[in-house]
Amino acid sequence: MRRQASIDEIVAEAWELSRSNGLGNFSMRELGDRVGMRAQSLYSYFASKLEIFDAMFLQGNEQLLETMRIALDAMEDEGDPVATSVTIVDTFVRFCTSDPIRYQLLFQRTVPGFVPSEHSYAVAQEAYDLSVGPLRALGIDDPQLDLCTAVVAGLVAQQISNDPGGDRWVRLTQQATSMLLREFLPDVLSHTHSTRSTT
Amino acid sequence: MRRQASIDEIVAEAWELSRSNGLGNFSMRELGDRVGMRAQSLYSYFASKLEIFDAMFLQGNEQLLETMRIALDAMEDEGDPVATSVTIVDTFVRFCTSDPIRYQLLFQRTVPGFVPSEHSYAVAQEAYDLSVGPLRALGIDDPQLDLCTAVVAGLVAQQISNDPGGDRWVRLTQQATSMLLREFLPDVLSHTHSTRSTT
DNA sequence: GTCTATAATCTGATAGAC
DNA sequence: GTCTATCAGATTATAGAC
Repeated sequence: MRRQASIDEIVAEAWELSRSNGLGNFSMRELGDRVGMRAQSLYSYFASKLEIFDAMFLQGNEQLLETMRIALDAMEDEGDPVATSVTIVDTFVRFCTSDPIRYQLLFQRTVPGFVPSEHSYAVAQEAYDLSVGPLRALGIDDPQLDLCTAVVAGLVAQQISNDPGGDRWVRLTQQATSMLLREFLPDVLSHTHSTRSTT
Repeated sequence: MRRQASIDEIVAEAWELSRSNGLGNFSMRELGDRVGMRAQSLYSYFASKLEIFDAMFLQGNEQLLETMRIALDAMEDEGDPVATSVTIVDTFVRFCTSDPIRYQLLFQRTVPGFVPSEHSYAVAQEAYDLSVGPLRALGIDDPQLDLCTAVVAGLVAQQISNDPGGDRWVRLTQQATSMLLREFLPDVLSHTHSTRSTT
């Protein structure tokens, strides 16, 4: 269907413009120019500018879902829940920091007026559940899980704000995860990941 | 000086508008209305809209500096560097979460085109140095300090995004700080803050 | 220092021809 | 489905009278 191809191109250019101008800082005219269309013609595909954000939000969450599925499938063989958790956290941090604008749309409230549609929100929920699954499987639940999500969010936030494109915080991910697992499951760990700082 | 009073009022209303509309999402007209002035008259006080953001940025960092100074003065008597660190982290987290818009301006890159002036930036630097001082005094330095700032940033980010106005993540601050100090200074701690999750 | 007037431009969105 | 034409308004900022 040619229609779908046009929609995909519009969304792709909306990402591109958001990456160069800041999330959402593009006009319908600008977007139309990019896809070789008048601004008004965009309304054949999206009823409003906010609907474009929803398409971006959905796509970003589908990418997250896919990324986490692949990482989980790869770890399934081993059957080591600790290693799986470490990998999944690392995968998540890399996913987030690799595209700050996507991270901003998916996890921060920064586009005024944007509310995800029901379908988009369901996909986001699914991706979240899949991401925290391995930690839950280890018995880490709500109060402790909050500290885990905070640490992960912090690594991402610092990486994006203070070393965009680098790995100054990303490379601390394993140490951070080890620290959390030691905090919550002191018995489980004696063998793996001695990333602890030597005194 | 009446001029200074007008400047203060303009900045105060700019904060107010940012809190209700989102950071920076106000027009000069709107701002002028609030202070009983035409939009054009604002240009007698600020050469551009971006200059208003700089005044806000400066004010926010002065507030941070003052807050940290008070907290540090209060802890000076005790002379317990561990307790001081715990308190200072807690103070910082509360300062940040108590005003999400201020946090956004001070610590995230979200206003397109805004770059702090030299003077504002110097104040920001001073506030940062004062905030991390107690951790540095404990011997926690650059690689470890990065993990500390990440954890703090994460608590703030999660609190603001997922429980604005609440304390779901703020109340984890002490546990998080204990965990970090145990990670980096395992010998120093045997007496204090047994906030560790019981097995 | 505040005003009116206005420049110069951008905004999202709709109507209707083809 | 794309276009032209246009609405109805917004935007930051400047010029110059008072």
